[in-house]
Amino acid sequence: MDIDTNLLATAERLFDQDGFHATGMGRLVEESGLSSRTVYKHVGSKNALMARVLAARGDRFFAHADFTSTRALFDSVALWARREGARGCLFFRLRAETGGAVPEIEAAVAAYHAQLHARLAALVRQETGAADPTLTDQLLALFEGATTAATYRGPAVIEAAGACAVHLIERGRSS
Amino acid sequence: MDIDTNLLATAERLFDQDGFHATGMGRLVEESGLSSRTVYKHVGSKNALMARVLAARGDRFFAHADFTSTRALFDSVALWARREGARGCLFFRLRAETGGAVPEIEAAVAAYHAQLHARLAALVRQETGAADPTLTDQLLALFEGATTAATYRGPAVIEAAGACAVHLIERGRSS
DNA sequence: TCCAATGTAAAACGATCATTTTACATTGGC
DNA sequence: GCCAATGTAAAATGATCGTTTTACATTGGA
Repeated sequence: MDIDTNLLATAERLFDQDGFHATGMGRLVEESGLSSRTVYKHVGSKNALMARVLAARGDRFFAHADFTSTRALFDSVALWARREGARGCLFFRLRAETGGAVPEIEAAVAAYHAQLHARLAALVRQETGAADPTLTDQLLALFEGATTAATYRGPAVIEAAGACAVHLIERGRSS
Repeated sequence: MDIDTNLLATAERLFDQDGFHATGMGRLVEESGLSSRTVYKHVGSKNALMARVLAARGDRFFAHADFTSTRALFDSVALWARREGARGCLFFRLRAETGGAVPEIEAAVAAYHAQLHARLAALVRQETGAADPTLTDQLLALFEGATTAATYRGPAVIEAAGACAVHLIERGRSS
């Protein structure tokens, strides 16, 4: 595996499991099997690394998530949570850890939020035939809430939220 | 104002605005106008302080939130967000910052989640006449999601989620 | 009045951490 | 065959931070 890919994957795993502050660069050096010099030559800084981790995470998530229908979306999210564990949205968590003070991370989070909202808006348009900002916000809330609540109630919450979302969409279609 | 009350309130404000790690104890010493010796005599440690902040936060939130009806609940949450700002659930954020490694904080978060879930379950029972775990999870997801999404979409999301919740409850009542 | 509690002011401690530097080894392309 | 790039190993740097300690002032009640 490529060094950069290896570093990105290791960092994502550590940040996701233990958090940004709890994961020191020394830990990344150990687990990657590289020297600290090489690590820094590749990632630049911890902040830059985290921004790249978030970008990669977003790409991976949007590649996995199935936005062809509301049901497919929540099913794919439930599958993701079961495979990767439900520890809450990594974007939100890492943002909380840095208190909004790191511009690179704010940018990565904003990009993710923009894409998430746009995809949900498109899903609403596709399923109901018209744009509906309120319905989009409701799907967004269900999505975010399912992700968050699943951290302490388990992945079943995602299915419950999905059923709610499907019902909402069906209701929006007939209007 | 009492020293303890003052410290708790100042700490909650700082932790909420800037985060746990970004807020050093020196900052709390400055803003409280006390000496570090006195601060530590009162709060014990930063971890213990944070656990007490969370307990107080929970008390304050449940004293403010109106669980008499679904509509009243989301309206009161929207009002809270407008008054205090929407930076996401403090329990979730502080938990993310500590990576689950601080027992005192895990306990405070678990207590909050248990109470939140119990109150929502009771609300469902009261409004529909019967317990409904799935409906309770859906309300929970809408609540958590509204809180989270409001951080980047504004408090309007909370109203949209509230409308969705009210609709869900009405549908549950007629079944 | 006196003492014990409680406070201030400020330096010191000890640990952690991100990051850099020094010295040296390996290696692949011209 | 050589050199420039790229890697390792490990110590050093410099800053931050939670927490403690030292020395001293204030004060309220028995």
